[in-house]
Amino acid sequence: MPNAPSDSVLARKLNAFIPLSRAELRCLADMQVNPVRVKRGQQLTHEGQTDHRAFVLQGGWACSYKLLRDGGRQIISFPIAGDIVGLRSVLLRTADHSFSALTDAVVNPLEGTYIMRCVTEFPRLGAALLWAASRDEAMVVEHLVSIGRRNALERTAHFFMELAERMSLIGLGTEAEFKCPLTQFVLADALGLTAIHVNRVLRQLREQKLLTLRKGKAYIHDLDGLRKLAGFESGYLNSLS
Amino acid sequence: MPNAPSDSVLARKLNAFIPLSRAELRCLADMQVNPVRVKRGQQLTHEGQTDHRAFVLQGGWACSYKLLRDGGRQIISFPIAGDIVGLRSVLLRTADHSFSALTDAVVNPLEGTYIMRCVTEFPRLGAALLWAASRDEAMVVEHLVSIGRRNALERTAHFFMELAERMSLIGLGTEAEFKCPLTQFVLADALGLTAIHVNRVLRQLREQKLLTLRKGKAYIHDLDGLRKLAGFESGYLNSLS
DNA sequence: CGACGCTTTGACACAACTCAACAACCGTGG
DNA sequence: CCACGGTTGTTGAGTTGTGTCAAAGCGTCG
Repeated sequence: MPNAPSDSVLARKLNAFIPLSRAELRCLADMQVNPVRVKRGQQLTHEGQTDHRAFVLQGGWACSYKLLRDGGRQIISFPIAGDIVGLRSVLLRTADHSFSALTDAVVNPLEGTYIMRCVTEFPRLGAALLWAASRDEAMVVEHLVSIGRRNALERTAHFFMELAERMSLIGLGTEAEFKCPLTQFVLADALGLTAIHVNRVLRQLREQKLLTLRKGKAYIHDLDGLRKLAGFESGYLNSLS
Repeated sequence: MPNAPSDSVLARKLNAFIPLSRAELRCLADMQVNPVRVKRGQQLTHEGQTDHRAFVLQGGWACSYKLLRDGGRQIISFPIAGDIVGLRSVLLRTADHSFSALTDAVVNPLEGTYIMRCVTEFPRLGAALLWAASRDEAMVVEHLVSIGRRNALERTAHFFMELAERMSLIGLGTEAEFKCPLTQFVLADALGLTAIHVNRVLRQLREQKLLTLRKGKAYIHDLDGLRKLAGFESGYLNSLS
C-alpha cells in the first residue's frame, strides 16, 4: 500500500488525537496533494494581507512573528512538519501576524472553502483540527508564561523541552537528539532576549551538562535535569491527560 | 418587549461582527438564561480539572492565569462583560489554565452540548463565536509581544490602551475614563513585572500626563500620547479592517 | 479603634542589555 | 584550490532596567 492515506505527518498527528476513519484520512490526504517548495527566508504571509491562505507545513522550519515599529520582532511560534499555518486567517478576515520559512521548506496550500466542506462532511476531522488549533494556542500561552515569569535560563530550557517533545512526537528525532536549525538571533527573537544573552545562556546549559546546540542539532544530555530546571510539564502537548 | 434577544453584552459584541438574525439572537439569549453570582476571589475552573465548564461573563471582572511551582503566576487575560470563558475547554478535554473572579461577578454557565447544537443549527452563530475566540487569541499574541519586546512603560501603556478600547466597545465607559478594579499586584502578574515596579511605572505615566489609575478607575489624559508610547494598533480588536 | 489590604517611596542588588571586538564557519567566485 | 565576504557564534567590560528588601502612609471595614 504505497500511498496509504495516513502517510502524511499531519494525518499521523491528528490520528493520535482521534483515530480517523479511512474516509477521513483520505479527505485529509486529498487536502495535501499540491506541495510547493519555498526557499529559506521567504515570507508566506504578512500582516494585514488580504488574500488569506493557510498551509500545511510538510517539511522544513518556519516561524510566525510580529514586527514592532522600532525594528524589533517577537516570534510567536515555530511551526514544524505536520503543523497547520494560518488556519484562522482563512476562516476570518484578520491576518494578525506574518509567517516566514526559516529553512528551505515544503508547504501545502489549503483552500478555505475546501476545508469548510471537509469539516462539514467529516465532523470528527473538524474536531481533530480544532484540537490541533487548541494545542497551538496552548503553546502560545505557555510561551507567554515563559517570557513573563521565567528567567532566561529556565525559559530557554523550557523552550528546548517543548521542542524536543514536539520533534519526537512527529518522529523527527528523539528527546535526546534532534535537528534544530535555529540561530541564536532567531532564538533571541522568540525568547524575548538578545542574541548575545542567548549565547551566554546556551553556554551555561552546556556547562551544566544539560543541553548542547551545535551545527543545527540539539543534544539533550540530561532530560530530567532540563525538565526540572524548566518546570516543564508536557500535558498541553499530548492528547491524553 | 422587556427581554429583547439582543440585550446581552455578548449578543451586542457578536452582532457587531456579523449582524445576527432574530432566531440567532434568540438562540444566543437562550444560552444565557441562568445567571449565577460569584464572589470576588472565587475560582471558576482550575488547571487539570475534568468537568470542563464554559461561562459567559455577564458582569464583573475575571482573570485567567497559570501558576508556577515557585508560587509565581502569569495572568493570561482579563475577561470582562460579554467575554466567553473556557470555551475551548468544553470542546476539548484540556483545561490548561485557571480562572478566577477578580470582583464579585455574574456568570452564565454554558452547556457544551447545547453550544454544539446551536452552532450546527446556526452556522453564522458558530462563525461569530469563532471570531470571538480568534480575537481572544489575538489578544494573547499581542500580550506575548508586549512582554517579550516592550519595556515596562510601553507594556503598561499598551495594556491600558487595549483595555480602554475593549471597555468602550462594549459600552462600559469611554476611551478616556472607565472602571478598572485591578490592583497593582494583579497588574504585575499580568505584565510580567513586580507590583513595586508597576507602581513606579504608573507614577511615570501619571507624571507624563498620560494616564491615572485611581480608586478603581482609569483616566486617560492623552490618548494619542499613550497610543504612541505603546505602539498600539487596534486592528486586532475590531471586526473591521 | 485596630487590622488588613493596597499604595508609595528609598536604597541597593542583579539579570539582562549595549557596545566592541574577534573567531569560526560557509557558500561563492576567481 | 584558495581567497573572500557575510553570517553566525563567542567573549569581555560597562550600563541600565527591573527585582529585592524594608518601611511607612492611607483607606476601609469589622
